[in-house]
Amino acid sequence: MRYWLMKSEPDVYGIDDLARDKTTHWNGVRNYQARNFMRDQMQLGDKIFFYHSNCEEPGIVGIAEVSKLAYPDESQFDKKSKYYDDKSTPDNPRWLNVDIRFVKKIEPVTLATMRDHEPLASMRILQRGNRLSITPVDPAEWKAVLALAGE
DNA sequence: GCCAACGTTGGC
DNA sequence: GCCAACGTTGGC
Repeated sequence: MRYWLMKSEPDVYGIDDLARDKTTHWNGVRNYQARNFMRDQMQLGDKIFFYHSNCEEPGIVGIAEVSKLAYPDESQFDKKSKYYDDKSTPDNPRWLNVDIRFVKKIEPVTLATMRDHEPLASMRILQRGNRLSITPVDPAEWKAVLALAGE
């Protein structure tokens, strides 16, 4: 089992939306590296840090898990969607998504807190210029963040 | 709203 | 295949 961090803008889809929906399609990923993580590495039950980005207080606010393996992202075929991709066909879909299931909210661990915490110095999310919306988290980092959240 | 960092596109 | 131009991300 692996650990991941997935970013979402709370104004678009936040942890409270997931808490309400219980499960959601993680669609709209249009970056090959992030897609490949879903396609090649994500397993059922993998644990996910749900991260709020582009907001007042960026940080990890909850936990989810992979509840369905990668499959074609329907929004790439929807001409009305902002995620529509005219180079993608149902026979040869370019973009995939997984489903994730809500596990719990946690006491937020803010980006500032993580930056101040030496054991997390190597986290992908903290690296300069990191923009990937899905990044692997190693087990030591996972435990360290949970400890900061009082879990 | 600014802007650094990065990914993608497309002309050559 | 190079690389300039452009668009996007996301912290501040």
